[in-house]
Amino acid sequence: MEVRRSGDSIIVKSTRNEAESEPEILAYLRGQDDLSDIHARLAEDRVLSRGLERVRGFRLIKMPEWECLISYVLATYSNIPRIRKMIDSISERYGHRIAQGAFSFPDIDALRKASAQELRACGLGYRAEYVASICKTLDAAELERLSRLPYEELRADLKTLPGIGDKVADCVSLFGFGRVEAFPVDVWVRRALRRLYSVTGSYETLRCFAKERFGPLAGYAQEYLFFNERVPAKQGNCMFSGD
DNA sequence: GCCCAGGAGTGTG
DNA sequence: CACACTCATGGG
Repeated sequence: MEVRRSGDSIIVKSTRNEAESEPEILAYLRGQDDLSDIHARLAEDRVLSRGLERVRGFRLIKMPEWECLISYVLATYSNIPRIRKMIDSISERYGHRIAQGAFSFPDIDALRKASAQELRACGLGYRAEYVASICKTLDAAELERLSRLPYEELRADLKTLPGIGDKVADCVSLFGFGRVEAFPVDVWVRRALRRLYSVTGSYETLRCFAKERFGPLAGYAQEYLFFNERVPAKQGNCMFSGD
């Protein structure tokens, strides 16, 4: 096991052989969440209760708000290897070195100094304009104001920023601002809802379904549904549809 | 070379 | 509101 700090969260990684199909990150540690209580509540859901054993110990990550916001803007219409590369690239250029070959994520003021053209050179593509624009209209005071808003107002305000739509607004609300009631819907969650709950429809439709079904723990339900759908389960070790 | 990615913005029916 | 199209580029 390898433990490292990332902002105010602690990430626990597996150092076992890569051959296993287990996820690289075993657990997201966020001390204040009572996992036994969360699992007990989610176990009331007939579908989730079947898969809770598989996600024992999983905690939602609490990323720094700013790092989370930009990271998810970069993640739009991209893939994991490239997202990692984009983040590494802007960190090297605009962050500060925290160890040999390791750079911090650039803060707002540092990133604001970069032009859209320079950001494009980091491989951000059309996302460069989004990041540059967000840097202009956002500062520490605004982030502080956002952090005090209730979830619905927070996601609405986030959505006014360029490059932030429904999905990114919910990811930032959940992983950055720690709003556990947020329920980001991506292709995997959409797939899980159709397969396990026979629910389809618009983003708003699925979001409302989750709000009613999972309430204030929708974020944890989302993470478990996502993992269950994304990572192939061994036979007899996943959630099954139907009752 | 070809296809598409953990979406968002814009325009149209 | 529901689609369709475009966005810029690297990775599989």
